[in-house]
Amino acid sequence: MPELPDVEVFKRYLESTVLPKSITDVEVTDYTVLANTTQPALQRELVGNAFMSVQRHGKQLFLHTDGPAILAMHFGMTGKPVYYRQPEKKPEHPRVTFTLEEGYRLAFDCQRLLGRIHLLKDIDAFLRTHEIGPDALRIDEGDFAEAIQNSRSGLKSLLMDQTRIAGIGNVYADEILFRAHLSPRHKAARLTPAQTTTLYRDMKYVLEQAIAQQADRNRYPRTWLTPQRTKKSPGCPRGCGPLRQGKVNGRTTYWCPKCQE
DNA sequence: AAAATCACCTGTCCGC
DNA sequence: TGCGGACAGGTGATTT
Repeated sequence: MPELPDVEVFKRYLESTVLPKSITDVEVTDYTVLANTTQPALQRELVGNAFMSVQRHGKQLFLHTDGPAILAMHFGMTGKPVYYRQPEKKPEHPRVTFTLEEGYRLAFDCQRLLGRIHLLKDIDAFLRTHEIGPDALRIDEGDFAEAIQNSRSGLKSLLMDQTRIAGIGNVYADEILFRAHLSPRHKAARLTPAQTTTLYRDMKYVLEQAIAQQADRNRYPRTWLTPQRTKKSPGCPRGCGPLRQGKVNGRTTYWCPKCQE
């Protein structure tokens, strides 16, 4: 679930809570989420420093400290940051908990253990080694068009390929393609320049609007596709009739067979 | 080279 | 009531 809009909301949440608070302890309750680090390393690199800024790239969040260490969070499907002070506000699945000054805490909460935490010093090197492409909200139209032309895959696969465009997941790929009137399996390289421009603008529009709604799917307009995903008989918001549902790239996909060419 | 498949995980929901 | 199975959805490895 945490795709680009969700992670952007997490970023703003952290900016308004943990900045600039110093770290006094790090507790690890499940080592599964530690990707390239250990509890002693987190302690050594973070305790005594403060969180100073937050940066997002795709679905990845980077917390800068006033030391050399940068903490990278990826939330998998069910992860979220939780900031709290009262013990009764502790979330259900805290895997790593940072104790901050004045008794505040930041928990990396992750029900399904698919999230990961990295400790690093150089974001560019991290993005290179993990082959994470340009962020979907910062890629310019020329680079986007190039990615489209160089691709041999279908549109949905391309939009979800983090090495080529970072940040879009299953739900927003469908929403973007619906808005653009394009079918998920349509070959990317077959788009006309005009269609490419439309898709680029629709991608930005959907992501920006989702962020403006705090990535809260209950707040999305009835004209969007996403609210139909949870319905028993999903129908095209444009009134074309029932939506089609199937697997594209192994992921549950909704699209309108009438208005998505 | 792209797409399909499985594995990783847990909680929820559906049907028998 | 209870239990098995499908499903949710991001990613990475493996197979087709």
